[in-house]
Amino acid sequence: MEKSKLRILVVDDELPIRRFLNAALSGEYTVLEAASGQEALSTVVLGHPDVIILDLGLPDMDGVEVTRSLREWTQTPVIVISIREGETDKVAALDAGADDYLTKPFGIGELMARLRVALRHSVAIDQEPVFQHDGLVVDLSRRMVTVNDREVNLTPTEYDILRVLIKHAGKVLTHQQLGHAVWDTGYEPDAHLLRVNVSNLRRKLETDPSRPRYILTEPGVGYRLKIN
Amino acid sequence: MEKSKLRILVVDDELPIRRFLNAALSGEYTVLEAASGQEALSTVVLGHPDVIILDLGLPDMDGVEVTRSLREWTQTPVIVISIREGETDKVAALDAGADDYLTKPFGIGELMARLRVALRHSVAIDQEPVFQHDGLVVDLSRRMVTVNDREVNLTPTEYDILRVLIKHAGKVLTHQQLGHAVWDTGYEPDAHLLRVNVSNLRRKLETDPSRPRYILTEPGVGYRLKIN
DNA sequence: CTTTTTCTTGACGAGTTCTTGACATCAATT
DNA sequence: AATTGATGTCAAGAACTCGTCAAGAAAAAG
Repeated sequence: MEKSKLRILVVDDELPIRRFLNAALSGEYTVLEAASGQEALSTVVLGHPDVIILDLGLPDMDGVEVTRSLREWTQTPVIVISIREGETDKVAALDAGADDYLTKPFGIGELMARLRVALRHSVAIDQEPVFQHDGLVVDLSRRMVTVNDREVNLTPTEYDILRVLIKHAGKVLTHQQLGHAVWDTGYEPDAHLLRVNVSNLRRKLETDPSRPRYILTEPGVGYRLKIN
Repeated sequence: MEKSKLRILVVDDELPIRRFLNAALSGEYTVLEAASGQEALSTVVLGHPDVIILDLGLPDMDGVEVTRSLREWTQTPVIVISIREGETDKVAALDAGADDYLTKPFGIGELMARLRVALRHSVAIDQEPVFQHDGLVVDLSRRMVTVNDREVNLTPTEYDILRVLIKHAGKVLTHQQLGHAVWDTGYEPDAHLLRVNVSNLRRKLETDPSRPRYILTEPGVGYRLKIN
């Protein structure tokens, strides 16, 4: 499975600077952009970036204000960039909740390095994703599956199927969608092969495989993971 | 009850600078000092500081080296201070595991602010320097491994594998992840090579290598260190 | 330079997992 | 009740993964 790119939000009112940063970063990251404080705040909500690069000099509100209002609800790392090199400005931004402060002009290499530092932190703080429902517990970060506190051993394919179902828990997944997500070949996935694997999976998870509690069949369509 | 002060280790070979920093910080923090890289490493073990201020120019070893060797077992924040203002130096230090980089001369206000940022982070992340589970004891700060009180001799590669497993104890590490962490080449790591090394490691650690208690195999995926 | 240790590579057997095809089951419709 | 189409189960061989051994290469120690 391929890991999706990390997301960076660049907040600056000057188009050339956004262009420049976008070009420098877009190879390794997904880059979002905002030109004002208000736009920044809403983009954080909608785009859930992993790190924010924030210029202090914005047209509508001060960067320190933006930082403070972000910190009211999110810990997403903020790297401030600014032309102001006074110590007072730095201290104010850092104490408002910024994680780093770079004075313009800065080297792109240094910015990238500090970006990596910020991302290192945010990954460490990141909470672990655990799916839980009715006695079925799937710890995705540990790749561990338990049913009523008994650990269950799944083969790679079985786990893949379960993982995809959890990712879209509650929604119906067609045989095609599931097949593609699990086998990833360019060809049309085999529905029968999927059925065999789901059967094996149910035998391991369900108390009574003929009356599934977790993996439900949607006749003529596909499968669905029950969540309520 | 009185809240005890947070502890800061200042590593610099110049006495005047240590004096200066000590004076500036001792009001709010407990200040530890070290004048060389070796002294720094042992002071971290004995004094368990909450944050480390590290000068790059040390008499016995390079500050980047100190950082790297700290990161093998602890996540304690490191703030590097240095007269070197080249971008290469900054990137090297930050990528080695430093959390911040300040060029001398710097304002004491800025240092204090960045210190607060580092401490804000360190509240979340804290790893014990000694891993212990079921008779297996690994002292990461001393590179010492014992099984049921018998000391075990590991080769560098074996120790690296164990260290990475401990760092993510309980979680499944794919062959890729483990390979990259241990061999660090740009190329795709060889899964077989890893298997041989794990086999050797198990022969040294496990009482019955065919029924491992510590290093568990996750078929088709990788390995994980058992923690409960 | 020689000896010792460690790392890497290839071969093989044992065990697991995947895939396939045959057959059973079920629900809806005729 | 029989038919049909979709789904579920079973079993067996193919394909793959894992652990181990052994031998040579490389690196470290003496």
